[in-house]
Amino acid sequence: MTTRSTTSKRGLTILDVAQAAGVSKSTVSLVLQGSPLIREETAQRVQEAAWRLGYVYNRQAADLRRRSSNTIGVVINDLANPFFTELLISVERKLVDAGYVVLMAHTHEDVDRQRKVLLSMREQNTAGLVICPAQGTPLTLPRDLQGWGIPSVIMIRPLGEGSYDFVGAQNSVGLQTATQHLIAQGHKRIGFLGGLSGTVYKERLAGYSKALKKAKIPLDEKLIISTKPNREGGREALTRLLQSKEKPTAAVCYNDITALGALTALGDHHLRAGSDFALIGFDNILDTAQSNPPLSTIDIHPAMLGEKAAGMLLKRIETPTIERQIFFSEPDLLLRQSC
Amino acid sequence: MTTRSTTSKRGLTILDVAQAAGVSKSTVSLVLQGSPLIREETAQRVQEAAWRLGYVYNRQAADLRRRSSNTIGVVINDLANPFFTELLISVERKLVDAGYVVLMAHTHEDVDRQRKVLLSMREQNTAGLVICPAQGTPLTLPRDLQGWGIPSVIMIRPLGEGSYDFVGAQNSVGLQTATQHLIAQGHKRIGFLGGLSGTVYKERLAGYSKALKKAKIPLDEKLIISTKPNREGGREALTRLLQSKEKPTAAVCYNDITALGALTALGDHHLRAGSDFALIGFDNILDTAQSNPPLSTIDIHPAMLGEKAAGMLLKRIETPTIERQIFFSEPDLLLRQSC
DNA sequence: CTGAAAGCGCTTACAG
DNA sequence: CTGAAAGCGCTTACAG
Repeated sequence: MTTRSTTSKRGLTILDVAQAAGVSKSTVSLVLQGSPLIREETAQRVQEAAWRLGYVYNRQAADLRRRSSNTIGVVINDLANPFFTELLISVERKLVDAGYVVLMAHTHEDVDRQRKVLLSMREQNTAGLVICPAQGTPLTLPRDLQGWGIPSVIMIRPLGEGSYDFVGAQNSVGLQTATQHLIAQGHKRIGFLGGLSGTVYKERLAGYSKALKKAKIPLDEKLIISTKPNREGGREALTRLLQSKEKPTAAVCYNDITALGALTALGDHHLRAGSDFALIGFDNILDTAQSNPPLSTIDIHPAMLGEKAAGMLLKRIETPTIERQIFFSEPDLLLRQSC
Repeated sequence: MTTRSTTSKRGLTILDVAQAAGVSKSTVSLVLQGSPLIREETAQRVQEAAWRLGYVYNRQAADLRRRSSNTIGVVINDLANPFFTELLISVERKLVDAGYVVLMAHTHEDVDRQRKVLLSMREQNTAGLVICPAQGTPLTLPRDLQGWGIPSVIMIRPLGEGSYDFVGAQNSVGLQTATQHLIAQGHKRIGFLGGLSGTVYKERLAGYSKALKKAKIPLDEKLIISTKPNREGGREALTRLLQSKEKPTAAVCYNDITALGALTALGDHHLRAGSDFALIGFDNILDTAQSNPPLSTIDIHPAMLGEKAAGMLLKRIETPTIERQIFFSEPDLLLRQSC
């Protein structure tokens, strides 16, 4: 974190370096790019001069000239949910390690905001895009992005039938596994907490239904409580369920933060997950390992999903013509203390 | 999210637009910048042509020419802590609303990674920087950034005595308030959970000591458990304390996630915060409103801090010569159920 | 291995 | 109000 000259001049160009090193502009450019065309000795002299002068490479200019870009846009729907933060973290890490710098935008599930940031990233000429679409994103998005010529991968929420790179989870399988586990433990009245709409919601709900059907347990609509998929929603959902006549003895959840909220509701009623009620979450966010009590959940490996998405994008940038890439992470039942 | 031409050509320039609209290049440029020099009627014709062609403004080129930039770098130390995520969210929102696009980097408390991303952002020629320094960041950082000529604001963790814009919290006051509240409730043995080192740690610990001293309660080193400031750390810290001979009846925490971990430890021992033990966190992250039980905490208004930091940076960019800006958020005791 | 020259897509005085 | 010209800081053939 030290520069030779404390007040390094913006405005120093390769021409200045060239002069100082006694070579031509092009030679400096080649050296800066690590070209093997330049003699080692010369390269050293140039590097040294650049350092001494406090020269700063101007990537804007280079990118303009080469018609390239080393930025990648990452747009995320909801960072209040640690699941998406974990995704962001692993995407960012992989992209930075690959030499990119990431343009990040948070949409707050706001489609209009999303539209704006995408437009803005387009003007920035990003080399690629990884996006967790906001709820209600038009299904034309993947096609639009392709029209723009920007390599993209969509995460978590599928966007219709088009041919676009995608990374997600086996939602139905995951929730089926969770529900079956509770059934195997002897539970008959099992709630489904949280979530409002969207493909992911439908898939997860389908997994729940399927497990019940297989066990010949009739599906009771009153056990499905639809709320926003966050802590408040989970708390509210379970509270409602606990006040109903035929209380359930267990519940699966749309996602982990909903389950975390449900834990709070249990506490409100002086109940404890594990001994008094069985609860299973979905995602396996880091927080669940240290919740009160630690939450059993369906692990869809958030960090791995992010890395996968970044990897796909890098491949797509490298070879734009490769065929469609899709990945669904396999859910693993992770037993802790809440069931 | 629709473009007129589905496969919009990168490679369309203002020259193409000029031709299509029957005006000169400069006129198009002026229109694109919303200059009042151009007749409304002409402007419309140009806009229409740009839209029809699927023209995309090339900000790289514009920025190069004007020697400007519309990106701002945001570098964050630890997104696994929701406090910093909330900071990031509000910083990002304010910057995007001001017309910038944000280059985001996560350092994982890794000083070396931080050095690299800062170098990279410098090459990108960012208009400014807001940074939550990684633990162990050299105190020369603010001076280096000034040397680079990049307007910057430092968040949360002060970096020595230099003259740099800063946004943080009144750490000592906050922890003193929390501790005093517990004392007022009759607690005599009060633990201090989590945290390892750093200025912030020292300040918070000082607030705790001060409150004890004021109440003439001797400080017992055995009640100060130093661990990583995260959930595991908090759980471990309180577990250790609960196994000691003279158990405390209450504890304050380095931060909220530590407190959340402590809640888990309490659960492990079939204890409940509020009735069996009094616990107060620090930060007021969103999660604490729905923890089990909801956590009393010191509210330092995370979202407001982020907005403040972004606001400072915008001002600094606008007027580089204004004098030093500093802000410390006033901590408010927020009583919920954990004490 | 090195140098002179053109050009990436814009903006900005400067004339008209 | 509009057009011709120079230039932002690089890269990339192309000669030598």
